[in-house]
Amino acid sequence: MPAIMHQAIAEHAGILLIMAEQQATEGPITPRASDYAQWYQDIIAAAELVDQAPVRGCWILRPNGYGIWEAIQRDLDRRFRRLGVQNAYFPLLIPQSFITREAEHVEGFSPELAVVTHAGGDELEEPLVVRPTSETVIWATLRRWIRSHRDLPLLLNQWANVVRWEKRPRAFLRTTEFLWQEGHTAHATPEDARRFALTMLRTYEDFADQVLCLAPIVGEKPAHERFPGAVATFTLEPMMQDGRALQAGTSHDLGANFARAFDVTYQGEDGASHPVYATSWGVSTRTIGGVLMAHGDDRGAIFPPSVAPTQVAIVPVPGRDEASTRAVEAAAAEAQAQLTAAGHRVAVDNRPGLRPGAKFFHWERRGAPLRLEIGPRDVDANQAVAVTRHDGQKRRVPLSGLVPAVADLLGTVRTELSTRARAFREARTKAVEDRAELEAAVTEGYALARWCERKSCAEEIQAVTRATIRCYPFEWRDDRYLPLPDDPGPCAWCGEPATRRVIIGRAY
RNA sequence: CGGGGAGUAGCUCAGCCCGGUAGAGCACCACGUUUGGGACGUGGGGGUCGGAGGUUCAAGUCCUCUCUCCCCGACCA
Repeated sequence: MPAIMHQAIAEHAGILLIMAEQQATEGPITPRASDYAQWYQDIIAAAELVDQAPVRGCWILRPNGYGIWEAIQRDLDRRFRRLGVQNAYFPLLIPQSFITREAEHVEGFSPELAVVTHAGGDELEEPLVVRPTSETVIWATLRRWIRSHRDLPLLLNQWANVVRWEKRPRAFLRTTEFLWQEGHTAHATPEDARRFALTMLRTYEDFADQVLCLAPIVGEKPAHERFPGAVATFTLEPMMQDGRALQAGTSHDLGANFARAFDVTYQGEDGASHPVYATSWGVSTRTIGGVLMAHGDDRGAIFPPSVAPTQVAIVPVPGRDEASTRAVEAAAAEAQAQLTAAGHRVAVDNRPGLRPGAKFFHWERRGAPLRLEIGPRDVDANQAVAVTRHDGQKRRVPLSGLVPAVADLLGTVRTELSTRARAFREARTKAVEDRAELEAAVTEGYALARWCERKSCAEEIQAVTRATIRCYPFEWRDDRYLPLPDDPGPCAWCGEPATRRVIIGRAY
């Protein structure tokens, strides 16, 4: 719960309001500019997305928060199926010995493992780990499922929870337990695996851009930032409103590393035995944190229409007499019925004892992208006042043509959020040539800098600037990802020869 | 794991220095008047003061120990 100790003075509608200290869910929101971390916590509380759990690092997802995840699931799941991916489910508990099979994998994950040593009243002969990811148990299984080239490609996904013991948890962004999907595929050739990993990256990029409106930078991680056990890791790096990066999804080309560790081979058309090539890819509840940090403002959360728990909030404005009030209520109910039938998530705010203004603020805090006000004057004119959350613009929409008008407005909101995020990121991404420019750039956003590709240099950059190499950025052209053209010159940090530019930024 | 804070009503806090019947604002419940950008009146409910031990006639307050949470850094989807 946020510690709101100040009295916020907010200018609103031309008058100064002094807002008293209040309950977290109803209280003032710390301005983004004065304390970004506190602002983040405040808007989560205001939108009632999570509640505190009894275990540190864990959060309860309240209906609003979980609703966003459900919307993400629906959208991604459709995309996966379109690519021929099938859902399956593998167990939560994994024998500890599995984790140790792939050398880098162990090294990468052992510090974060939760281990079960006792069960059924006895000490276990072999401890079980709570999955931090499922490569090991899946590849132990695929050994039985893959015999012939005809079994490939094998495209699996699972919706699951995983546990990684985190030193410093933050709601959505870094939680001990989190929800995600993890895709795992098996291919006959390294080229097939690479191609699929990139197809998935493109799928994620489209989702992040069109659905979450995050306008991410897309690219490949440098070697030292790869997933433990991968030969290549591809990433989405949207920029948050404080200029920091959030890794919002990854797709890995695992080469034959896991197949080798779990001894998985297939018999080819040539009759010989061949290694199997793998990918894995995931998007987690962390992206919800990204949506909050990318779009929210000082009034609270702003959700892109397709993932908003409530897309349209209808606020009836009572009339002076009972008859007009009843007419307003009827019009609100009718509007809700029509919009719900059209597939929208709609709430009518019928709470008694609250004035319309209080309800306007309420739904703004909760991030509803569109508000419809219906009062006696609107009923007379057969219209509603539509207010878009992200820019506060008011429009009149006809009650007779409400469904197409709302669909149109929600589409406009989506486009504008996406455009706004892209413009923000582009304005705060600077090509830099030397240390001074790099240091300045990462305090505002991303630096596009030549880098010598040495880990030690990256570590020095991080030690001094707190920024990390986010990725080698890609461009989507002619239906495929292309790295930036080589651009030889001195490394922006150490001056040694470099051939490529990377995105450098501070990250969550 | 290092460095800082903080634990008293659902929330934000006061009370502690100087021990003496548990407080405020907001929230919540009821009724009434209101209602186009955060309404008001009247009445009401709500607490083993994070936990354990100690000092004392008496502990929210003093002493000792302990637990938890938050913020800042190193590890991470």
